[in-house]
Amino acid sequence: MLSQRARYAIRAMFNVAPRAEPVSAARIAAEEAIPRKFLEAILADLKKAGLVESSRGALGGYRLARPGDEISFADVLRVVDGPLALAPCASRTAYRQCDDCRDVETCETRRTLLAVRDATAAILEGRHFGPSGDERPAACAMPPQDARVDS
Amino acid sequence: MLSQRARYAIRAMFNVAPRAEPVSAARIAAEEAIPRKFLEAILADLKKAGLVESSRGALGGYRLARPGDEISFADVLRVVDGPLALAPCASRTAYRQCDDCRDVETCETRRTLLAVRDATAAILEGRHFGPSGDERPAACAMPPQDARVDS
DNA sequence: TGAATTCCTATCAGATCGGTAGGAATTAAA
DNA sequence: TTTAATTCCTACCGATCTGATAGGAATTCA
Repeated sequence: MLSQRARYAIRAMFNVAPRAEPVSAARIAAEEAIPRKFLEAILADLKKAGLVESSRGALGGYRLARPGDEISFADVLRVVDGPLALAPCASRTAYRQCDDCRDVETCETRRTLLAVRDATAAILEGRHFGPSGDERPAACAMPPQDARVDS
Repeated sequence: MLSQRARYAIRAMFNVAPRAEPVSAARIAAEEAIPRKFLEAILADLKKAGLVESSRGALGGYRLARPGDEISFADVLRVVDGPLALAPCASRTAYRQCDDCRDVETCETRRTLLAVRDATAAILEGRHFGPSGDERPAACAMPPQDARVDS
């Protein structure tokens, strides 16, 4: 599950993306119904990660640090929620071996989690805040199956 | 991220799966290095969900409620960690509309999260507790790209 | 100078997570 | 019929995470 922070972050990015002028946290907060102080904290993280830039003082605010179509959902989610992978041993940079791992190379569970990570990353890296909207989600998405009962 | 519960649950299922006779929680706990009382709680959930059966008393223990190749990772993970989807609005049965959703049908964020859910579900539903081991992970997995920096 | 803004630090209540504790109920074997 | 092994039930607990809130210092522009 995405955290509330993550959902706010995505919404905020969509708010900032199309603008020519910097926009204040207060304004984003009002337009997106996000608690202002909470949003400030999120924007601080996005700034530290180099996704947005800020200017202080009157007329200050936030803008994208680079074109929207060069910033993906994956970029944002990693900043606020951390690695996409379902387990440290299935992460490609935040990799950490399981304490009790018998054999990293042949672990079938890990292999499965890596497949999930790669599929997830591929989709999330294909979705941008671009001015040009975006391509359809997914090379990788399956058509919903009727009998699929789940979540 | 998977919870510790989820990782324990998967390991426990792999321990139970190949056995002819019921196996006790104490034994699984010892073999898999899982705190016994904690494992008991997890097995109770798996039982309630109909994935394992139990018998009490001496010689009691747990066994699969149906053949291992009819129980998927997805089944187990949903029991212990809840829906696979990254957001309630992207879940196919635990669906819940976002409070502030402008238009469910056209929400591009939701569309993306649905794609992620479907890809994830497809992989996790394709991995079973065998006896026949299992098919390779993923129709859907992408080959790891060298320059991919992430997690 | 005044108003609008980012930025910094601190705090907090509630939920979740990972685990522990003790014992009642049940069952098979000795 | 006792004994040992087991599931099952209820309760608890500390640490961490989550989703905020509070107050104000520093900066910038009109």
